[in-house]
Amino acid sequence: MARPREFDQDKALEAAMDVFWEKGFEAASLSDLTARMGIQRPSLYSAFGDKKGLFEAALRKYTSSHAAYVRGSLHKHSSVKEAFRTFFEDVVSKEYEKSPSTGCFCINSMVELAAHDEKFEILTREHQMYLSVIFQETLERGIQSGELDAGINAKNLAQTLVISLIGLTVFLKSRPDRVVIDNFVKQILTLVTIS
Amino acid sequence: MARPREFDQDKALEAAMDVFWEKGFEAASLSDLTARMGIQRPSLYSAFGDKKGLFEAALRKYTSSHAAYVRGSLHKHSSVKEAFRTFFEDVVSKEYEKSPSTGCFCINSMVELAAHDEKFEILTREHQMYLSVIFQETLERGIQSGELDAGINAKNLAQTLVISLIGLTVFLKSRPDRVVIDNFVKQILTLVTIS
DNA sequence: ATTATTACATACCGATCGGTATATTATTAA
DNA sequence: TTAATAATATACCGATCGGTATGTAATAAT
Repeated sequence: MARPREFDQDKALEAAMDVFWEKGFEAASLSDLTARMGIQRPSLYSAFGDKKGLFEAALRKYTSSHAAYVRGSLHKHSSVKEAFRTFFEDVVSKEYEKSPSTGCFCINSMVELAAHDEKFEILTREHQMYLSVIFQETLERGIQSGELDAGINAKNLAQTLVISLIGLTVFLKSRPDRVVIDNFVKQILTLVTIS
Repeated sequence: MARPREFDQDKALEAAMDVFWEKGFEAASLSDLTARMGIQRPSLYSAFGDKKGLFEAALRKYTSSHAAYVRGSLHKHSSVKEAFRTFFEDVVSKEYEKSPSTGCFCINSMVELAAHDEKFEILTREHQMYLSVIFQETLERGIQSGELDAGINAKNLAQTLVISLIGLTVFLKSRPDRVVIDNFVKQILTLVTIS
């Protein structure tokens, strides 16, 4: 009934996600965004509302794909201990490879926006709680299989692992000595083994 | 030999610190800053260089006073376990009292700037490593007094505590259920007791 | 073929951005 | 009292900010 959209809305959103991920909300300008998205301003505004709306859409895209990545990663090994070990080690090695390190878009947003905007306070919190559920399910799989001690509190330990992951991800932004990071990962994995 | 400065440079810097702490580097405008500092732009530029220079001075002021606060807090109890317990619990309760929660200025800066500016990568990393030294000294005090097991690795544990503190501080920005946080603190303190 | 509808590109909006030129005022040294 | 120095206040700079009005091009229903 009308002229069809010429750009791929999902591709454009992914490009916007990359820009916000790299620069943050404030530092990403409309010019940055439209350049990377390959569209003009009016197209952006008609498709996504305004800058905050585009940011929210980008963050939602990130959280859902990130959750899928985490879930997939933890299912790649039948051993739960092995699954957590490779997951944390991958987080670390990926961050040292990239330059500049981007970290986690959701954590970045939590720091920049959660304290001043309730919408993002909720959105970022719920993603962390969702990751916690994924961790918990993985731990329970290990308990069921007999790999992990039946006495561990999967829910509590999952929450601890999530907060540890946050600390790890943030600290990596300052490019600390790898020995410090490897030591931390080792201590965290100890919790999975002996708790 | 010339007209004396009419404003207190340190008070002005503290006001700038508050603004950057609340808003971050990008979102803090020169108008915000001069208004809270109670000075005019030319005074700001002659005293602190430019916006980044003022930010750096503010961050340095923060890290030194924050390090002093942490050291003082950990020395308030002769029991090292008690010292860490009240320290972490204070971090948590202070953050739930404030609205909006400000978190840690150094961590905020690490997330916003460390990946794009080597100066802040180094500055924020060194502050965390300095906190780690304070933690380590406190742990060693506990070992010396016999309160802590002599077998613990004070340096490694201190680094773990610092990264855990980062995760805790960041996650608090999303105002998670207090139960989740209290559980995390309890697990972290367990490391001090049994490692 | 005409009309309604919607996406497109250009060009523009007022506001605000970080930063500074200019002139005045206050101080100290001579 | 005068000259030198530096801090102040005002007013301004070009650039860029987020956001939009306008006219044109493309599609689908009639």
